[in-house]
Order: sequence, then C-alpha cells, then structure tokens
Amino acid sequence: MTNNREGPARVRFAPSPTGHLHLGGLRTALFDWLWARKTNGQFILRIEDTDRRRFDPDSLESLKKGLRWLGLDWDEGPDIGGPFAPYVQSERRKIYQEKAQELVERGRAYRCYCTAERLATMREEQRRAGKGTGYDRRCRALSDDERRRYEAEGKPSVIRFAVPLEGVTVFNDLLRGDIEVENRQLQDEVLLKADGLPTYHLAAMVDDNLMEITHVLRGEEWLATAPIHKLIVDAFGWDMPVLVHLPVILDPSGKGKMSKRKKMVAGKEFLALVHEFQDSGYLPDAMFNFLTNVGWNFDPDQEVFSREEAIERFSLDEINPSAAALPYEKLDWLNGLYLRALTPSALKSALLPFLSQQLGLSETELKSDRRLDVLIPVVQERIKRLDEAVSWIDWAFLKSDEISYSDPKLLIGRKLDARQSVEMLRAAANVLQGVEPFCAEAIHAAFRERAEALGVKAGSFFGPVRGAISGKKVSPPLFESIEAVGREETLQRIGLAVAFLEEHSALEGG
RNA sequence: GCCCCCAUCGUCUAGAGGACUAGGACUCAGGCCUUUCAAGCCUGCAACAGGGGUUCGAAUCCCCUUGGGGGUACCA
Repeated sequence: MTNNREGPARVRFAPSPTGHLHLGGLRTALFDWLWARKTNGQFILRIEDTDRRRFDPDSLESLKKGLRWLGLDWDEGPDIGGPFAPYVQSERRKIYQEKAQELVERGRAYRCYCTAERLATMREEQRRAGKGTGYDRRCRALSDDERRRYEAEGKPSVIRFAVPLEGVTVFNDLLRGDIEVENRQLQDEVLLKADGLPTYHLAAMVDDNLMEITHVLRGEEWLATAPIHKLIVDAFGWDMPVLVHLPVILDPSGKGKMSKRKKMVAGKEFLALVHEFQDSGYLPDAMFNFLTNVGWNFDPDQEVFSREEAIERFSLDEINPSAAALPYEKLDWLNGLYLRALTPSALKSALLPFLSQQLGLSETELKSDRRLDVLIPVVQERIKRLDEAVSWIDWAFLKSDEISYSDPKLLIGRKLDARQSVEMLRAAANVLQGVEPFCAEAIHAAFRERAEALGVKAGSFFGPVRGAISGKKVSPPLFESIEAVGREETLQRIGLAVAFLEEHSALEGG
C-alpha cells in the first residue's frame, strides 16, 4: 500500500495541556502507538502548549499517566528527550519566530496590525450582513509606508499566512483520498500571535517537518484546516506527511463530539475522561482491546485479542472514516472477560486499592485477610468493574453486632413460612457445628445431606442461611461465604437471624 | 449562512459489482444449567436513509435529496 509508506514510521501524539485526557485523545494516541510499533518506528510525545490562557499545569502529568496506564510508551518526548528535543513547544518559540519571519521575507506571510476589537466588529458586521466570517485581509494590502509607521509606533502585530487568492488546494487524506478546496474559502490564518507564540498551524507544521514525522494522525476536526496546512508546508518547500484524520468519537447518544464536559445521556452520566475509567476499575488491557476496535476492526470474527496481535494486524488504511459512538456496554462486557481471565492473586492486587478505600481498611490489613482469598474467586465472575466488588463482599467485613436485617422476607426460604424458616436456620446451625473440615466443599455436602433428610428443596434450606449471614437477598455462593466468615461468626449470625425472625413472626401474630 | 467530511441492525462493525436469504460482537428477549446473583452454552428480535442513474447484475460505482458530524478564533 503506497499510502501506508514502507519503513519505520515516525508518529507523534501532540496534545495540548489544557485539561484531562479524554477517550478520544487516548484513541488517537493508541492508533499512533500501534502504527509506530507495527512499523518498528518511533512514537513521539510532543506537548503543544502554545495557548497560555488555556494552559493547565496539572494536565501534563495527567496526560502522561493516562498514556502509561494504557501501556503506550513513547520513544521521544518531554523528560526523556530525544534527537529533536525539546518536545515542548513553548521551549521552541525561537524556531517558530524564525520560520514565520522567513515566510514574511519571502512574501508568503505578512504582519497584521489589526486589533482584536477591530476583528470583533468586523466579524459582527459580516454576520449581520449574512456573510461568512473571515479576516478581510486589510493588512495584506498595507503600503510600505504604513507598515513602517505602525512599526515606528510600536503597534503590536501578528503574522498571518498569505493564502493564494485564486486556485484550488488539493491535499490527500489517507482515508478519504484527495480533497479539493477553493482557495477563496480559506482564511489568512494567524501563524504567530502577538505574544510571540505560534498558533497550531505554524507550530505543528514546523515541528512535524523538523521532527521528521511521516504520518500525522489527528482528529477529524482538523480536516477543515488541512488545506491551510498543505499551503504552509508547500510555502516552506517541504513534503507533506501522510495525513490520517481519525473519525471523531461521538457521545453515547450518537449526537455531538464527546467532550470533556460531563453530559447526561438517557438520565445517566457517562464517563469520558481516562482517569475516570481508571477509577471505576476498568483494566488497561480491556480498554486497549476495546478502543482498538472502534474506528478500526481487528477481525470480524474475533473480539478479544492481545496487544501483540493488534500490532501485528493494525493498518492505517483500514480505519473507518465515519464517526462512532463508544459502545460502553461492550466495554463492560470486555472488561468482565478480562477480569475473569486474571489469576485470583492478580485480581486481588487489582482490587486492593478499591476495597481499601471502600471498606476503610488498609491495604496491608486486607492483603493478609483470608476472607478475601475465599471470596475473590467467587466474586470474580460476578463483576464487570473493580469498583463493583465491594458490594458483593462488604457484609463479610461487618461485625456481628453491625448485621441488621431490613426485611424478614430475606430470611424466609422458598415456599416456607417464618416458622419453617426458623427450623431451617436451626438445622443449619446444627450442621455447621459438626462439619469438618470447615471448608466450602464439606459444608456443601453436609447441607445437601441435611436438606434431603429434612425432605426440603435445597433452595428452601439455603435461602434463609444466605440471608442470615449476608443480610442480602443476592450474595456470592453460600458455602464459600460461610467458609470465608468462619464457623463462629456464621453461627452468631444465624442466631441473630433466628431471633429477628421469631420477633417478627410473633408481631405478625404467627 | 458558507466550506468540508460521513452514511450497513439500538450500538461497535464485516462487506472493496455476482460467494448476501447481508456475517460477527454488545445490548435486549427466551431457554438450558443452577443454592441467590452471575458466569457459561443454545435460540431469537434487529440494518444496507430515500430517489434516480451505470450494469446482464449494486450494500458495494456515479448524481441528487435527506440525515448526521466537523469547521468557520491572536484555541488546539
């Protein structure tokens, strides 16, 4: 494939540090990384911090954390450096100033002295006249005298690119082919701002060239300005990198680009930021798998695959150019799959931070808690996210005097009344006193035997016990639960349940 | 408004003129299994936006319409 270009690729992920990384950005980085690894090339992290107003000092760390979380390691970038350092644009301002000046001298750009106020009123008038907005190129026509006078007055200025007034510009997008735009539709974009920092249009083109970037993957929102970029690159006499505009990620409603702002869809708040997914207990491997398959498809008959397999098969020209909403439910399903594939001890370590926080116990305390060793394997196939585990096992960490039964129904067995249920609980206590060893398997066998002897269905016999020890209608498998809390504690709880039930059935006149 | 992009089940997608009675996955519904809930297995519901062409033949190519998205900053 000619457009994929042979040989190692140099691709860059170039976020601007204006806030937390969201899933759209992460997906772009992922595709960058996949392509770099696929071609044995380099994945470069470049920070585009040329907007001083929107700069957020915390976001750089957040950005890096998000990339590391997904396992996207970069070969060149801030703090690790590289042959084209620095990788932070604010540290490269001199380069941009020189390049902008170069274009001015060659007549491809010009200084513009228009104030923000004038621009604003101009736009307002254009709007009122029902015309398209855009710079009217007033300063492009300045005479040398006027220019000298403004400079002498020390008037602040920007440098604007001088777009050819006629003709068409053609650029190529790998996914969409050649795209033609009439030059008269284009603006004389600002290249260098009054504060001496470049705009994206200049900075990205300069750096991509200097850093020898071969493929540019970026969001589709850049498609409209791509002709400008082509013109700028041409003006410098450089080659255009391969352009791949990735489809935007839509919010779950399928309407509108997903943004960092919280939005409610169908009465539910949905996650958008990388750290939110982290905090909710999604596994990086699951996220990697998930994200790889939106906008690109590994294999129509294989949903689950490894990083290595993804690298092996990934190809830029197979990317689907149409916008996509994230299938969140599929992510949950996938995460559950990855969760279940973990070894119990790996799951335990993954769970520790969540349980520690939610249970209010220290991680060291939990690490040696044998209740977890019994419970984790059975919780494993019941959760889709790490943060769901606690609600399955919190009851086991209650002291017996903290146990409470919200409703007597909880303790009533299938097709039984309160009196019969009390009998079941007493029988269970009796069984438990004698079971040896006190493990799930032995308890299970003994319970079955007793149920049969009593002539009741297993469900009728087990139900009240489940309610007694967990205080819940739905809980992990009973015998593991019993093993986890231990003989003594189980008997305690059964005793409490009996008392509760007797009191309530008495009140009901039973 | 103007410019650009996109268009297959609810969602993510396979499909590059005949292999399409349009395939897979998630969700949903039903069933099996079962100590609750899950997990697992099986079955089912469900799509080529519309209209014109081109062609022996169109989900696939072209045009129009419609719909959706993006852009229209001294933001990226």
